Parts: sequence; structure tokens; C-alpha cells
Amino acid sequence: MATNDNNKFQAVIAHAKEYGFVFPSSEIYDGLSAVYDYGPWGSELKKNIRDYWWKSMTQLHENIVGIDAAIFMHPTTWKASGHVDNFSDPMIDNKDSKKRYRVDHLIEAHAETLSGEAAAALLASMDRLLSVDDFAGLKKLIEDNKIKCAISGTGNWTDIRQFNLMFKTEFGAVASENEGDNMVYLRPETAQGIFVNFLNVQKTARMKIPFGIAQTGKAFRNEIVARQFIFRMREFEQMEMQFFVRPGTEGEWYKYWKQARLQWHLSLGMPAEKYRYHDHVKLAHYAKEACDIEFEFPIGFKEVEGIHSRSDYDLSQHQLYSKKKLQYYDNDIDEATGKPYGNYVPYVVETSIGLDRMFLSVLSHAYEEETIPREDGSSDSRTVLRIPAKIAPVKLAILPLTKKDGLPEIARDIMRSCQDEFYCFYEEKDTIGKRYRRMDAIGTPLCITVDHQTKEDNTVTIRYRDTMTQERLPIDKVVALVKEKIR
RNA sequence: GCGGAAAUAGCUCAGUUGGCAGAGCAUCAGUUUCCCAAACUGAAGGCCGCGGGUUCGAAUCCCGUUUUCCGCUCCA
Repeated sequence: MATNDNNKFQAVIAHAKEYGFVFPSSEIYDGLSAVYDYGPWGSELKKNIRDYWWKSMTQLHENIVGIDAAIFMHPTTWKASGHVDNFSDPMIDNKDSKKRYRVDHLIEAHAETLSGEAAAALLASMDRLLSVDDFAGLKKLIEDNKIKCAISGTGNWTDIRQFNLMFKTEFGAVASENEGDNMVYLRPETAQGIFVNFLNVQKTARMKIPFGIAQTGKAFRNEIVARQFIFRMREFEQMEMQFFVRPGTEGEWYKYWKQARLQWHLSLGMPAEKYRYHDHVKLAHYAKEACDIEFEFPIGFKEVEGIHSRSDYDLSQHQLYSKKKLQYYDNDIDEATGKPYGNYVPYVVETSIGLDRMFLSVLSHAYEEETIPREDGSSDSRTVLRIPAKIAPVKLAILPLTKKDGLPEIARDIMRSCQDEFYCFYEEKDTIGKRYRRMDAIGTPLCITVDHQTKEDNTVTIRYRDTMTQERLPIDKVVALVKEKIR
């Protein structure tokens, strides 16, 4: 990675904070690691990206509907999904080799080198300690048996720690004697809220396969290492769509959505050369095919969105754990047999995009420090956010050239006629040039200026962010022109 | 989690034999100018990240801690 790009990333972060896009969480208390708040313009931009995605999924697809599931879910959900079992193992690090081991794997590997009787005794001790989460006892067991790291050959271990990516909290106001009883998780992904509602949605919205369920919402992961600004946060927002298909057709739908999702990014005006696919070679246990859509951030190509062919894994698991059928009766005629396809558990193709990552991709692509030659030969600089107009936080700034001569009154009238249509910003302080540059810095695509000529012929100057050019326009054409530019 | 670096006004930073906390820009009030950030006057803004220690005295030296960035590690 070039140093320039690294500097650019720093600049984007600094700009995001200075101009009210993203702040560190609870900053007056020194912040909270890997948690961020969205400021005035950041929350507008984030909302605009979310709305654009939501509309493209639901309003523009007759066979996709939305839901808004709760963050809290029945704890068994996460047993069924595999999140509880796969991500709560106690781990230990060797300080010399920096290698991290699962404690049970480490001890089991050592047991294999022992005689049958000694091995059995060791494993019995391990199981007893594991069952009561006695980490100090487990570490003592490792030390007493002089278990060494295979790489460094030393017994220089850290304390044993439990890594669990899921946040837990207490459910209900009364503490239970048995600690686990009232425990719920904050969802580590939004997908399960869709799967458990599969039949509710299918029946009430009378959906026929193939169909999709879309959802946006917060998810929480207690990442071991969460860094790189809003790229990896402990609390983040996903935009997900689970598409339910007849088994056997998942391959073609996977291809369809892989292509369609990249097209969505490009439709925002993001440049094609900054995107690429990354096909997964190593697949998760449930996946048939999977790929990421990667975007070239200043820190390199990174995942923005994932497209996964998840088979019937999730619905089947919920069937198993809930003992409720999650099947669909398909009335379409199977040409091979001449009969309906009948009952089956649908297969799922998932598209899952990180809203915060999308936000970061838009912001880092939009950010530009320009050098502008001046007439006298010197040069000037401006910082501009070339945010696509349709998702820009502020669409139009309305600026009276001076504070006198009735110009603010005319500008206020225009403001009133526009602010119901799109987000407008009114300002009369400072010179017109400064106000233009401030609007550039938050990515406002259009500014209009009310000047003395306005009083004579009812025209205003409209100035474009990207080209810095301007032209005259009758006041009564302003709304229509802006609406056209932000489509 | 390990290793490295950093933290002083909203921003960018200056501030060493340890001795009164500073500049530019930005902000706010007013004046002036007015079509691309650069005029004038005034004001506000700081437990020098936080907590200890050394010292007559600490932004400065020492220890700890938090946060951020970089490399490694992890990432269903």
C-alpha cells in the first residue's frame, strides 16, 4: 500500500470527524474502542444509502418484501445457527511463538503422546475443568503436564481466555439464581431474524418461491481485534436479503444476485475499476458457493458485501431445534414428472452488505483534495466530497450574496419552496466563496445564489460542486432542476 | 492478543539543561467587501488523554492506564 493512500485514509477519518460525519463514541470519556457515532451529515448520508438499498430491494422487486426483526432473539436461535458452539472455546496463547491454541485441542494433542492410562486421566481432568469453566485449573493442568508449544517449544503461556463473539445480556428485571437462565444475546447477524420468520412472511404476504425477505438493522460482534475506523466495529449495521429458491435452482440465482449486487453499486455512480469479486475457496460448512464484492478502500481491497449460497442449512437447523416445519408447498409443475414440486425446505441465496462499510466506501471514494490554478498564476486548494448526488446529505444550499438589500428575504422564500422536496441548507454568513467551499466539504452537489440581478429578473445563479461552473436559472425552475440532478 | 508509534484549543501543530500554555486556521459578535476559503475590530475557547511517582516546581523525567494509527494475529 502506498504511503499516500495511508495518508488519505487518515485524511478521510479526520475530515469525517471535523465536518460532522463520524465521531468516536462517548468521546468525552476517551471513547469506546471500535464504536462510533454518526453526526449530522453522517446520519443523513447513512440513511440515504440505506433508503437507496431498501427501495432497490423492496419497491423495485415485486417478489421481495421487508421485515424489521428484533435484536433480541430466543437463545436457542443461536444454538441452531451454530453461533453458540463454534465460537465460545477457551483459548490460550504461547507468548514466544504468538501462536493461539484452543485449550482442548492443545491438551488432547498432548494426551496422544502419553500411555493409555495417563492419557485417560489427563482427559478426564480436562473435561471436569472445562465443564465448570475453571480456566485457572486448566492452565495449571497445562503447566503441571509441562505441555509445550509445538512451534516455540516453550511453556510460556498466557492466561486462558474465553473468546465469544456474541455479546450477552440479562433478560428480565429479576436476577435468576441460575446465571444462564435469563441470558440473551445481542444478535451477531440479522439473517436469523429472517429465517425464523420465514413462514410468517411467506403466508401473510402470500409470497411464492422464488422470493426474498429484506432487512436492515444493527448486529453486534465482540471482535478480538476491531480496528480500521468504521470498517470493523463491534456494533454495526447490516443490509441483508435472503432469497428463497427451489432446491436445484440455487446455482443460477447465486449467479444472478452476484451480478445484480455489483450492478447496484455501480448504479450509485461508483467506479467499476474499484470493485472486484473475491470467490471463497474455503467455504463455511453450510455454504455451497460464496463470494465477496470487494471495494478498493485507501487501505486496499476489502469486503463490502457478501453473496452466499447457504443451501437449506439455516431453515433445516431451525426445523430441528424448534420442531416446527419450515417447508413450502410448491404448486408449480415439475416437467420431469408432470406433478407439482410439492413440499420442500427452500434453499437460500443471501446478499449481505455492511452499511457502515458502504458508507466508508462512499466517503473515501468521494474525498478529494484538489489544487485549483488561480488567474494570477498561484494555486488554491479545496477539499471536496464528490458524494453521488442522490445520496448526498444536503442536496441544495441557498445563499444570498449579501445580507442586505432584501436578498435574504428572497432566499428564504426559495428555501421554503424547496425544503419540503429535498434537504436544503441556508446560510448568509461569510463571503460567497467560503460558503461554496464549506458546501464542497460536506458534499452538497448544488448551490444557488441570490444576487442583485435576482431582484430584476427573478433568476439565480446555480453552481455545481463537481465542475465549479455556474449558470443562471429562473427561480421557478429551481425545484425541477434539482430533482432532476439528484435522481 | 503481541510488537511499534502517537495523544497540547474545534483543526494542523510549536513548545528541553524541568520555571507564567502558544501560533495559524476555524468558531462566535460586529464592521467592510462580495460569484469560489486570504479585510478590520473584538470575544470565547486548555486539569498539555487519564492516574500515580520523582521534584521547591512536571506539557516536559519515570511507572501504569485509556484511546487511536501501523505491522503480525483473528475474522462463522
